Amino acid sequence: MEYNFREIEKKWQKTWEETNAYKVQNDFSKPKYYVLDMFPYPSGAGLHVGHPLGYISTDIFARYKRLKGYNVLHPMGYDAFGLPAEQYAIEHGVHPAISTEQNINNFRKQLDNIGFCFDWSREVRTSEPSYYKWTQWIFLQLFKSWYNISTNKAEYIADTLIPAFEKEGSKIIDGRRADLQPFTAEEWKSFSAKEQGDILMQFRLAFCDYGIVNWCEALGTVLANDEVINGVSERGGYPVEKKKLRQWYLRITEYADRLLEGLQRVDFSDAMKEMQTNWIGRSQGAEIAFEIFTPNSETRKTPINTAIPEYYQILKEHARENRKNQTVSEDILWQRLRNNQLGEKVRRQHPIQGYIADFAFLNSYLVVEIDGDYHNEKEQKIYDDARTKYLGEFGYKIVRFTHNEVENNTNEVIKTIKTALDEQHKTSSQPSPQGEGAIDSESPLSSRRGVGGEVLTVYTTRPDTIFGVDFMVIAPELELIDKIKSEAQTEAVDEYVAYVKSRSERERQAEKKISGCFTGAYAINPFNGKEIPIWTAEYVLAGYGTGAVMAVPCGDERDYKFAKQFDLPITNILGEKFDGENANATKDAILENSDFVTVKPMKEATEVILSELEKRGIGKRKVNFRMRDAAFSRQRFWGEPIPIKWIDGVAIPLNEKELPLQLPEVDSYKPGPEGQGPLANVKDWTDQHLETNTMPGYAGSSWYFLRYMDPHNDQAFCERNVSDYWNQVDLYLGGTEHAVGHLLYSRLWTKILFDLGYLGFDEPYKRLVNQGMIQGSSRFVYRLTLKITSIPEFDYSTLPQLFISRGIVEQIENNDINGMISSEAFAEFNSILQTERKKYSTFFIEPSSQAIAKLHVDVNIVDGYELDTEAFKKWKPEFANAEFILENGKYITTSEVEKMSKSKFNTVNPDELVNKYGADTFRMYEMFLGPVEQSKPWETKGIEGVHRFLKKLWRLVFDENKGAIWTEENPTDAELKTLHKTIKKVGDDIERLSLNTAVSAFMVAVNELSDLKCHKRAVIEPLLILLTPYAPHVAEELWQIFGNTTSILDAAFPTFEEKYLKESTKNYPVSINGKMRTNIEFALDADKAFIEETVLKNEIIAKWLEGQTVKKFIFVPGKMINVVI
RNA sequence: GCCCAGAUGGCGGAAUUGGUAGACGCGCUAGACUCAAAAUCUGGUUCUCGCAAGGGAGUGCAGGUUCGAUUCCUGUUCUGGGCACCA
Repeated sequence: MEYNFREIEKKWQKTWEETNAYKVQNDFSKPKYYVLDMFPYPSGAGLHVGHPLGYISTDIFARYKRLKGYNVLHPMGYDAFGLPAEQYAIEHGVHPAISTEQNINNFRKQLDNIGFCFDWSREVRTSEPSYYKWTQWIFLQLFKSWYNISTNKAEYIADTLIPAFEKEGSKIIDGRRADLQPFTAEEWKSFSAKEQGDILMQFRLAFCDYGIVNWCEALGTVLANDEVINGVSERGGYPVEKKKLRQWYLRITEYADRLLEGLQRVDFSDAMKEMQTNWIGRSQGAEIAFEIFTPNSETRKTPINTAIPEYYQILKEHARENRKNQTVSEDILWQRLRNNQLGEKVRRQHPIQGYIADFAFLNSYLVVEIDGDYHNEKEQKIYDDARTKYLGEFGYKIVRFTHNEVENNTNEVIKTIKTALDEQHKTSSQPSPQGEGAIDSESPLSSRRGVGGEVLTVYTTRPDTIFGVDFMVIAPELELIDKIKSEAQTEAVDEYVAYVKSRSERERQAEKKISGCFTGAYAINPFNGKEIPIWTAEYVLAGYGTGAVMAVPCGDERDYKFAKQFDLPITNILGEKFDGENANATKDAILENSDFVTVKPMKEATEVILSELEKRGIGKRKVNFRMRDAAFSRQRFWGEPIPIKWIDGVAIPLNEKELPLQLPEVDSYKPGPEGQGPLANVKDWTDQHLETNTMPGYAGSSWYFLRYMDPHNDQAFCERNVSDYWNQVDLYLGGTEHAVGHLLYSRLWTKILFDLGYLGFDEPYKRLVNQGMIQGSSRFVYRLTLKITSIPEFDYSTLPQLFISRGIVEQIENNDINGMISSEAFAEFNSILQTERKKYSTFFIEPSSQAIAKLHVDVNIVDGYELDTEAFKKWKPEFANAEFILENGKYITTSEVEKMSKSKFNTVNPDELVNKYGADTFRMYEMFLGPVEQSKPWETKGIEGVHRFLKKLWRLVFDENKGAIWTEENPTDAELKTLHKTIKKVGDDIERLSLNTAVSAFMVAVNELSDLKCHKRAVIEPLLILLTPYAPHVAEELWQIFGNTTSILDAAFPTFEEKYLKESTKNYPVSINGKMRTNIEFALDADKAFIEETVLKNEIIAKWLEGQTVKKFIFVPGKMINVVI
């Protein structure tokens, strides 16, 4: 009986389907194991051999765990929302749901071929309303939650935040949001719905804000960074610019610390943990405020520091409240004074010393006060006088008006102020004001202001190098630039900023050419008053830190290069550690040229500087994260609708009973107006004020692993007792491309659902393994483009295309000079032409390297490197009359390893291989290719070897001529040794997912049993169980032939017994100076002295020792012997 | 540019903890069976010098640690993945 894999596989696949062999029950009494593959996107291109690699690995692991007695959940489904379907819809008018469904059906058919043990009754699709109902539901939970830093977890806003506001105002969130003004409980209650909504929005875990996107007007869409190339769209080459759009975000930054902490509790590779850690990018450093001056400003000395430091906090809060409760007259005056209308910047509600001035012209030392009538009362008069006197001592002059004057005689009032200002300007000597703080901004840091009231706040992780700062670099998109640029530099700065606008973030960072532009402004080193030029350059991104860096060229490579490029001076604070040629990022130098920290070690200096900065109120310690909040909306159609209505500018969540909010029918998938998504075109949608953005691709995939546990539940996304049972995913397998996107987001969702009490665990994946990519091995042919100069009106289409074999092309190219074919090579080539194809001999061919084009050819019509020329002619119509110049009678192609992709014609379809060799062979071969984690190019050739192995296994049971040859005899020691060696090896290998070496182990076992002529059931049957995860069909077939009545899928994995492997001797390798010279056999319990004596007497060893003394004798029991001479 | 990974025969890869480099398979090659081919079986196959016995070199490259390094350390080159709207 022959190994008829087609029949066998068909039979068992049918049987297993009929018996529901892969159906998984939520049977809480059994130990569970959860094996998961990363969610596939059902692409239209279908499956190629790279896709199943991970699925086969997990399939083997799942089947193995089942044999080990676990209740194994191994589900599959589809991440079915996505851009390709939408793009296809735009181009072909086909509803994405329809094309997606077709793709899924195709996908499924291909998967079924390979014999996976997925429980298909648990399949999920993110684009099904029954699924995205729960995606929307979870979104609402995020929307309704905030992160409470005192309990360190997410809580419902209605449970803890609003009650706190109602009870004690904004106390609970003090300092959390820079731009939020404190309020009292009463104020909270008096706020309008919009005001309350705006405040709450700043705390929601799913929130709305404005973000900058790559906008392509011509395409009417937002583009990803990699879709932007040199400032134009990859598709179509249209211009791209930055655009500010309202977007939804997830407040992942609140979870930065917990996402880091969680990494310590999971079994991910170090590389993966490192990548996530770097992505989160926690750094400890300082924010430092530098005064700025621009030389063309009127004065360089600036009146600042106007408040008494101790009062600053109190004054600030009062000032804020005052500004919120502006009187009519104050507002009128503000409108007339603001924006330099009188030629000078004015501040309102500004603290000066211990007071709050209504309006203050700091440069002119003029304060304007507006009083009600009660100021005329005696008590108030005394108070006012005292204030006037007090401020006078600090050089301020006060002018007063009543509300009445301002309201009814505004012009007069303005005139008076102007006069007073002029007078102040005439006053020559002004005492220098002292104290801290302007109030416009949230932080005391921002209060150090230079001319024009500007300050440069930088974030640095190295405050210790502050005396080495030679220049500042700020991100080109900072609005600050416009305020500080000098007149002389304005044109250059504007030009540079415009250039950067067209560049994607990626391009900006990857750019090797250093570019930048001086703004004309300077920052002042707060410690030594050094003037530091402020530059702008594309390598500094606005999104990180404050968008500004202090450049220390002696200690930072990038800063050093920048300084060299623009010929900026470099201050050496590192002493000998800086060689003047290369920056040295050391943290262990003794500082030099560093004022009060000179001679201090850097680590010590960091502390000194930090406390000094804090003491002076110009800097503070700060923990910074590189990670930004996750953008959670897309201006697209094919995604989950966001269950939010906008009523009078307030986001109102839909009632949970209204879910799912289904996608509407649309006429066109084209984008809406003003950069909005297609949903903005749907009248019925906008009439209901529904959100027109949809969710991004990672929404559905952030929680899908939970849905598999309880896929048909319409009361909850997953019942708590079910998720308690299945718990974490025990093994999660997928590519590293998801390292920071999907994995962080799903970890975030899990943590939030855990905080809110819907889950009992806060890390979704216990063990994560990254699979490598299967790359394509592309094949190329060379086409010669002929140019006939002798016949002017030559019809080229009549000419057959001419293809040259690789060797001949190389021959030509070896004589290549500067990219041109040399005349010698050309003559040679012509002579080849003449001998090979006489009919071309009259043609003259232009000697240009352009004449030869390298074209992709379908790998499926190439055998190794040899092209099947007949198949090639049939491949595409334009090649029907192709002519070939061969070498040794063959057309040899050239090859390159690339990504496997249809456009490169290097995809190999698993269906064809399964059809030719069977699913069992295909599965084993994919594994045999190499370690799961490693990327490797696909090569079909080796599949024969694996197929031969299965046939050889089959022949242990059946002989071609004799039929069944298996026996019931008792196994010998040698046979048992082989069996148990294999049990151990295969079990260990599967556990550590070394699936390729397990295949080798099977081969070794079958080779050994063949050599031993072993046909014994007692040996082969356990071997079949071992093989079941890899080749379930053939294993089941032989299992049944041996007379078993139950399925091998539920057999018990054989137990390894040490006793069969016991050895009493070891054949030791003996080395001289680490070089292996011979082997000598010793008993395992032989003692060192005996071994040393024997070794030194050994003929071969003695020869090497001749005339030498033995310096050392190394004996590692059970391993090796080394003689050192 | 930044972060992560990888590099071993003609090819895919093995060597699990620093201890015989190249298991297993492909390919190639010689042979058996056959009229022949396929299939199957047996032997050989890192390179190099040598008739052989045997020697030398060798895990991207340059160094280092060690009795001993594919394995650890430093530097470097190349390839692949990611860099926030591809999934």
